[in-house]
Parts: sequence; C-alpha cells; structure tokens
Amino acid sequence: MRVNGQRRTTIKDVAEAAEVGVATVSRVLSGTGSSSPATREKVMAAAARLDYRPSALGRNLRRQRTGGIGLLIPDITDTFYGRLADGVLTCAQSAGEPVMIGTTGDDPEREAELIGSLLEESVERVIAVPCGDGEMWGPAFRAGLSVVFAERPVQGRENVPSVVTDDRTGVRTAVEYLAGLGHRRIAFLARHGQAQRVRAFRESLAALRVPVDDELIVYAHASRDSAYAAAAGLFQHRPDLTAVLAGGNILGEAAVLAAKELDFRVPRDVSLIMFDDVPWAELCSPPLTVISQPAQDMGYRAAELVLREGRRSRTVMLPTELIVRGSCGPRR
Amino acid sequence: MRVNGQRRTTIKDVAEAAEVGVATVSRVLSGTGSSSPATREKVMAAAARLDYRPSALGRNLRRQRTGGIGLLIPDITDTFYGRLADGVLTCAQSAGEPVMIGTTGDDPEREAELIGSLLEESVERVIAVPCGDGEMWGPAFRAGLSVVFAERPVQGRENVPSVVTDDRTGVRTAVEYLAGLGHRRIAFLARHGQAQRVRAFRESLAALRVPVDDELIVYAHASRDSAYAAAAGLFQHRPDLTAVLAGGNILGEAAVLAAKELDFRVPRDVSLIMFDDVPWAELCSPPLTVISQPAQDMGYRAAELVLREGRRSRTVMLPTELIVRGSCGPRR
DNA sequence: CACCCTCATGGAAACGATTCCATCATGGAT
DNA sequence: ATCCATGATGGAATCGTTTCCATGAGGGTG
Repeated sequence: MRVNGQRRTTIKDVAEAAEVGVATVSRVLSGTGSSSPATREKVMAAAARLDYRPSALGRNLRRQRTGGIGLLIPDITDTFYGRLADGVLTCAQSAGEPVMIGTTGDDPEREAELIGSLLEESVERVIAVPCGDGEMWGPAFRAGLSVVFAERPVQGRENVPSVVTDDRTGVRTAVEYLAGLGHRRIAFLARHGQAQRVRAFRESLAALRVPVDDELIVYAHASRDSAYAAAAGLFQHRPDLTAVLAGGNILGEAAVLAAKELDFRVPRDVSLIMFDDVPWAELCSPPLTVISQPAQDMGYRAAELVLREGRRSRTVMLPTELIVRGSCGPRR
Repeated sequence: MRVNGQRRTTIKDVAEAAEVGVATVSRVLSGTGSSSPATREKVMAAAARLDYRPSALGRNLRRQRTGGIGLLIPDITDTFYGRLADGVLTCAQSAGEPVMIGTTGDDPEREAELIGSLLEESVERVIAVPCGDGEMWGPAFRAGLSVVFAERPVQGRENVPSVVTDDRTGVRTAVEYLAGLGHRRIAFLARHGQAQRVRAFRESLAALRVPVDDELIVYAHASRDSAYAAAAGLFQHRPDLTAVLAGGNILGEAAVLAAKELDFRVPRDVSLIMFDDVPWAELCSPPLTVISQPAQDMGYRAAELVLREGRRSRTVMLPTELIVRGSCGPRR
C-alpha cells in the first residue's frame, strides 16, 4: 500500500518526457542496440530529471530470471562462514549484484527448502556450502541454474564447479608437525561431514607409521554444545592423548574450553592445533597454533566463478598454511 | 539461457490440466476468494502432478513489490552483527521470507547505494544498522518502504521503529563497577558513531564525581587495524590509565591484544571490560568481563517488527547484562 | 537515377502472476 | 412462480521491462 499517491516513475514516463518511444529509452539506458547521440542525450536528460530507476521487477519477469546471487551457508555465526560470506558480498557488491542469503544449519531438509525458495524467486546463480548429498540439488540443476559449491565438495557432483580447501595437505601438515614433536596419540575432533579430513587424517598417520586409534576420532554436530560435549568426552575418556587436532574453529574453541575446565594445561599436558585461523587465536594463552584457511578468498573466488558463468570451470583448490604459535609442544 | 528446452510450468499449464480458468487456479492456490471443494481438489491434484511452483517474478510484478526483507549491516565478519543477522534470518526463514543482505562497511555512501539497490528491487521491508545520518533514508521513506533500525537510533528519525540496546544503563553499570573497584582514570575506546555511549560514559563519570579526561576517550573506525591503532595509542600515550572500557568486541579484541603486546598485565596493570559477550571472552586469560548484549534477539525482534508492518510500533530497548569474569581488579 | 544496405526508431508482444468484473447457476424468501 | 442474494467461475486487464519486427530515412555505389 503506497502511502502517498506517488506512482513509481516508469520507462513510459521517461519516454513521454523525452518524446521518444519506450523501446528507445530501454535501448539507451541498457546500452544495447544503437541510438543517435541526440536521442541518447534527450533520454539521459529526461531520466535524470525524473530521477528514473528501472524496476528490477519488470526486467526480471521479461528476462525470466532474477539477477543476483543466492548464498547458502550452514551458520552465519561461525566466523569461518562469516568471512566466506564477506568474500562473496565483496565480489557481488562490486559487480552490483544483490545477494540472497540463507542458513541451513547443516540440515539437508532446510537446505532443500531454501533451494526451493531460490527456485521460486528464479535466482539463477547460487553459491552453497552443501550439507546434504547431491540429491537435493537435482531440481536446481534441472531448472538450469548455475551452482558453485564452497568449502566442501559433494559426492556424485564432481562436475559442479567448487572452491575448496586443500584438506589433505592441511591435515597432513598438521599431523606431521605434531608427529615431529613426538606425539603419537593424536586425536581428531571432527564435525559430521568432514569425511575428507578424517580420511586425510588416517592416511597421514598411516604414512608416518603411527597406528590409527579409532577412539581418538570423535564427531560432533555443528553446534557449540555438541562440540563441547565431544571435546570434553574425548579428554575424559582418553586422558592419555597428547595432542588434539580440531577440524574447525568451533571445535577448536570447544577444545580450548574443555582443556581449561578439565585442567589440561596447554601445551604441557596436551598440544592443540585447530583448523581455521581466527582473530581470537592470538588472544588465548598460549596463542593457538592453527591451520589457516583463506575463507574470505574462498567466498570471493566462488562469487567470481558463479558470475562468469560462461566458461566451464573446474574446481579450485585453495592452499592452507600452518601458523605456529604457542599451543603445541613436545610430547610430555 | 535455459539449457534444456523445458519451459517452466506456469499457472496456465495447471489451468489447462485441471480444466479450469487461470483465475480459479490462482484463487485456489493462494487461498483467496471462494471455490468449490471439487474444483479445489482438481486444481491441487493438477498442481501436484505437474510439480507446479508459482513464480515469484510474476507475483511480484503484479503486486508491485518484492517479498522478503532487506538487511543492511556494517560488517558480517563482526560476530555481533553476525549474531544479529542470525536473529533476522531465523525469524525470516520461519516466516518463509527471503533475505537480501548487504554490508555497508559503516560507509554512508555504500549505505546509500545499497538503499538504491533495494529500491530498484522493490524490496519493501528493510532492517538496517544505519551508519549515515537520516539523510540517506529520504528516498526509502518516500518510496513507502517500512524500515526498522537496529542497534543504533538515527538522529532526526526518532519516529522510525528501532531495536536498540540500553546503552545508558550498560555504560553506567560498567563505569560504576570499575569505579567501585577504585578506578578513576578510566578510558573509553569507542567506535565512531557511538556518540550515545560516549555521552553516557561522560554522564556516568560525572554522576560519580570523577573528572572527565577527554584524552581518555579515543575513537577508532570499524576496522580491526584502526581499533588496534587506537588501543595501542591509548596505552602508549596514557600509561597512567588503570581501566579501559571497550565499546564493542572488535575494540575489546584490540585492547586485549595491545595490552598483551605492550606488556600491560590484566587485571593487575589494567582492568578491561568490553561491550558484547563473545565466545572467546571465556577463552582469554584472564577471561573477559563483559557487558553482554542480546544481539541475536535484537535481530529477531527487528524482523518481527518489520514483518508486522501493520501496527505502529515504537522503538524497543533491550537490556544489557554485566557478566563478571576475571579481567577487572582493584586499582593498582 | 535506381537500388540496396545500414542505422535509428517506435509499436506491440511477451513474461507469469493477481484481480477486477461480468456471467451464470443455485437456492431461499416472498 | 418470481425475484434477489450469494457463490463459483473464466476472460481480460494489468504490472514494467525487454526485444522482435516493421518502417522510414539517408547515403553510398552501380
């Protein structure tokens, strides 16, 4: 309900004011087709005078698609995804594209709903941190929209362009670093869905001839509570562990907290290393040694990919970096 | 460009399949108007059979507005705004409304651009953490969209519904707590735009008959770098201060870091207290005493307000809470 | 001088939904 | 038996833009 009677100025108003046809206005303003300098001038002047802004609604309907980018992430509260989203927004905003965001909470069902919602809006470009299997994405591909996966690849959708971290190398670097300090009972605190990292963890241990202890690989859901429960359980069940590798910043946070509460001293009693560098890692004492991931860059690259829909693009793998601070020490 | 020749199923297809008119289909599916049970049945069946999803494009154009909520925040990387956004998303998603997000970087110019972009998309509901003066919002109000401000009120737009924190009480509580511990040279590390909190800071000191020292009030921009520079400058310029109140989590982070780097021991040399409770506050040593703000709730409430556009709604003020941990001690 | 090619231009169709309005049927009240 | 109110229904207009197509003007070439 429009409060004041002001109808929106349309292309028709501009056409009348400039004394030309609507088609001409459209051509001039969108830069397509040809037009004489004189007409161009008139149209521009009229548009400026009337403060005309084309309506995305009309354009979208005619073009049969909504501009902009859909962005699906598990949790906007997790700074990793926050930085990823920031990268997407930076790229999208500099391209003038609006971004529709949704959080899945790592729940395939919510993911499916959000995909449906994007379809309904005719959004045709989506960046997603997928949480379901490839199943949910069937309708999306059938509808012809272009998807880029971020952070995680999806089994069975290998041909979908993705931007992921080099999990194998990241995990291997961490494990080798810890093993080099003498650790052999190394735990991995993982989030469900980090199968890739767990596999890399096993392989890295095997390569170093360290026996894999299944009890030292524990899983948590995405929430802070679940992460804390997993971490605390790990410390209590297996007080003989000497090092913990956390698969993400929420898990790392939980590990630090659990160690603190249960009086494990870091790094004397236990060495800690965490995936993802976050600002507070420097604030802990001791400051946390981390495997940093270029989250912001990941988002930016994903946005670039999805905007240059034209060329076929394979998946991009971004490097990690071991940042040694103070949370790892020699085996006690 | 549709890859496969599959045209989208439209309301017309459903009408044909159900052997009724398009108007009837629209009425049945949107629940408006009246229709006989038999027709309803037929239409529902046909819609389900064809897997019909109404196109938001057509609806939006006809209705002259885009559903959903526009969300403008300064920085998605700042966990405060992350939680605020999470609140908005939670409410919006449970109402089935899509959310368009944009980050202003606390730059009025970008804010104006984003407002323009929302106007272009005919988004008619906006939640914003405003950074400019009321000026930028003129076009938005003129276009008749309903706006809710979050976190900060805007001078000259007092009649716009807002959801804000009770800055006065929050600041006063912090100052009284510090003064109660014997501190008199208390610094305030503020972000530009926190005039409200600075005013409350001055008033609180005055009420306690503590002289206000202008040099102890320093300002930073929203970035981490600027915050760190301000914090470090403060410690170096005025090593005689005994307590610092940080106006937000980025500023608090900077204060902790600067204190650490410059060898100020917390809380022996300096007491620290920060606006906004964040997960890492417990991880520091000593754990940080904070004034918590219900960021998630703030977002949720703002979304509620903007969705119930109907009733006139005044601004909501949310309480803060002092959470005492270990970063404040008696004056040295 | 005739012809054709190019460029500029405007009218009108299309996109997919909602909604106004006219039509028709049905049933109850007079 | 007649009339009116009510309910169900479909055709057509509408929203604002893009784009197809036809038209006309103008200039260069044969």
